Amino acid sequence: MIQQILAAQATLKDNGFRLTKIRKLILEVFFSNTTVPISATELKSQLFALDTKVNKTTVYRELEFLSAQGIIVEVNAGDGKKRYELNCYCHHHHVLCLRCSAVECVTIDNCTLEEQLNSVDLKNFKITGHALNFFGLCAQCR
Amino acid sequence: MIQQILAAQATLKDNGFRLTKIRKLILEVFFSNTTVPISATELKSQLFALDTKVNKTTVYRELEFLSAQGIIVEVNAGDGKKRYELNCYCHHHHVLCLRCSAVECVTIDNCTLEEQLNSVDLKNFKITGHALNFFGLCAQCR
DNA sequence: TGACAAATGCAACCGTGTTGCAATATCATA
DNA sequence: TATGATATTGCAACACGGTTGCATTTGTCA
Repeated sequence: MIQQILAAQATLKDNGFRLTKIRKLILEVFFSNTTVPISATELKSQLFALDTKVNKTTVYRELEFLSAQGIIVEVNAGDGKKRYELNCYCHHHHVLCLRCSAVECVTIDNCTLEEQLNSVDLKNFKITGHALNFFGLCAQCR
Repeated sequence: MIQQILAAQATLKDNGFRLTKIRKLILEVFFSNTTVPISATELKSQLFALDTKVNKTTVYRELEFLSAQGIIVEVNAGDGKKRYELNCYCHHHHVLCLRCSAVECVTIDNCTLEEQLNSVDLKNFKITGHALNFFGLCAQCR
């Protein structure tokens, strides 16, 4: 983990961007939590818990920035707000708790979704991606 | 179609609800368009196009009402806003245009998603449903 | 027709997200 | 180490989808 976060920091510097205190903290949050996509509001809270008060504009801009750099990816979990997770370059899906809005990643072994698409009438859309979200109650709320 | 809309109206009356001008128009909009989920804003526009100016609060409340009555269902199309479509009692998915936000329904023949779930680690969630959304460019925007 | 409850409109509000602009902090270079 | 260019940040104001409380209107049934 530690070498990965250093690699990400080096990449940013190499591309002419700065390693501010806030940016480093945000990287730490994402790299220390690799299984749960978080929203802007949640990130703001986590930074506050780390004794760092950050303006919401900065949070939104930083999420967009890290996303553009390919370090994190935007995730649609079906709860109407943008969420982000560390870019793991692996295909997976998400499960959302309808009561507390907790989100986790799930992996479907031998997922045949892509193949099934070949036989589907996609209304002449040019498909660039898909999102599969499961809904229900998490371990705490069930 | 005409007998279905009359049946829906009868059901509402039987349950003690009123058939107002607005409610009847909204039913017409949904029953005359059975393949595209629409948002509150879009419904408001369609009503306006039918020479009926409706307050947005009424639109939101009516959508929630018809949803609670099981006449329409809430649909998550992945664009961050609630959409609704006629309740067709059949399992299907949706495709969203990333440029113009158009949404259409798609059906996967012999969808094995449900069966695949048996072998998936769902993090101890109790699953009640799922949403599969495809993203891309529609016929007009591609 | 009248009365009661359902439905509506209005205004004000909330949460998420965005934009313009001024102030600040980072970092390469001198 | 000091400095200057500019990347980053904060602030205020806004946009948009959605909700709530309350007063008014409307549909229905006796």
